[in-house]
Amino acid sequence: MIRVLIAEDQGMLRGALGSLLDFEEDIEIVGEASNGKDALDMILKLQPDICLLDIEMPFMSGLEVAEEVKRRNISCKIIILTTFGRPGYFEQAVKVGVQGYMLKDGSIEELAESIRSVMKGKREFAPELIFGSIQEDNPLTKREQTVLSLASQGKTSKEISSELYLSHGTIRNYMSEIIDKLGVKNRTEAVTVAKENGWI
Amino acid sequence: MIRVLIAEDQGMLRGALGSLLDFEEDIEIVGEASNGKDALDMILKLQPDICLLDIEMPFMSGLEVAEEVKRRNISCKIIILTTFGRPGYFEQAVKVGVQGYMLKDGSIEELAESIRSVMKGKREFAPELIFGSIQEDNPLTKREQTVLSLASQGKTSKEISSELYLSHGTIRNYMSEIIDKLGVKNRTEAVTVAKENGWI
DNA sequence: AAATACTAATGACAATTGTCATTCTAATTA
DNA sequence: TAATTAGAATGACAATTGTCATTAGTATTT
Repeated sequence: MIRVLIAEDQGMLRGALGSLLDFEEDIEIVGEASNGKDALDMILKLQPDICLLDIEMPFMSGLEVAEEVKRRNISCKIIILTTFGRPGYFEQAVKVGVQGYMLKDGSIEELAESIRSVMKGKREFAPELIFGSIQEDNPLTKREQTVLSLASQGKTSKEISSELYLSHGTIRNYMSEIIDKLGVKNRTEAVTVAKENGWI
Repeated sequence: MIRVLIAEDQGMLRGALGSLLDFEEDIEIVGEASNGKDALDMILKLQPDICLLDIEMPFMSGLEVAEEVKRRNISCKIIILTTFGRPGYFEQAVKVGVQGYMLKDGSIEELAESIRSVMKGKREFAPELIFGSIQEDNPLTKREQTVLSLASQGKTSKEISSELYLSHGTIRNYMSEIIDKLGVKNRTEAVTVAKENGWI
């Protein structure tokens, strides 16, 4: 029997996932969490074999939970279950060392198969992510990402410059370059586009 | 037997919803669509009693499908099924004349109950929407939301003004008011904050 | 009937933003 | 080795942005 914990903030999917996975005769749902903090608590208390983690959840993201589980050297295996193959998320998840990364586009049967596979010690990643069809890579350099990310918080070029110990003009050059690279009109649209693509 | 069509673009939820609703002995799933266009085609072809419609779908939104169904005077009843906190949608759905508006936060049992209730001729709206009133905590007026939403697409004040047939100065006044209301520094941060809160 | 909120407008001002040309260094790649 | 890329800077220019004071019509509340 594979003991599974589900962490997903959308009630309907959480419930449905719970019911349907529980129908599988080799899988047992030991708990359901609706946010990251509860998920971490329940992992510690219930010691499940596998935890399914959504990324965007209140209080603590799935990636933060995964990081904490790995940091504390807990044996629970982690499968990230998320809507989008945001390249940033996927990269981070791999870096943290999760055992699986699946998309909510697949079927529950596929998910059950992945759970069994991970239980056997394998790693399971959604093929869409590996063969990079979604993975449009980030056209922005590290520096540009930093600058745009600060701009998204409403910081002016001058404020960004003093925060990064760079000149005012440099920041404006970077911003101009960012706008050009993303093919947008101004910093506001740049933030929108970069966020949609998971580039910042 | 209540004949139900499901239109939902997220594969996992669509499949789960299909399986679990089909378990109910008085409900029959006659079809599943993954986008708005397919949903409309299937409504015409299969003539279900009730159609569950997600809002954010490719090609045609659930609200557009609902509008078309009502416009053509098709007898199929519509239940909108969507994620919490997206402003404007609820109002628009009521205006179109849908029979139900439920949140993906609830359970499948609740959804099944709503389907039965709608089948009997009642209208079912998620209580969170009626009481909790999502629009209430949105500090922005209709006009301000429109302006900020256009700004988030990178439009300049001048472009927004000509799109809304207002003067350039008026848009800048609105933007100034928006920035003040949200307690932010500029339009870029205003977009970030408003999006995080689901206000635009 | 009076007060309030929303919509809309004008003009003026200072600050911020975006663009361009041009230069320089360090690191990487062909 | 030569070429390219990332990072950093300067100065100048025009356009855009944000603020403020002030006015006004229309609805809705009190």
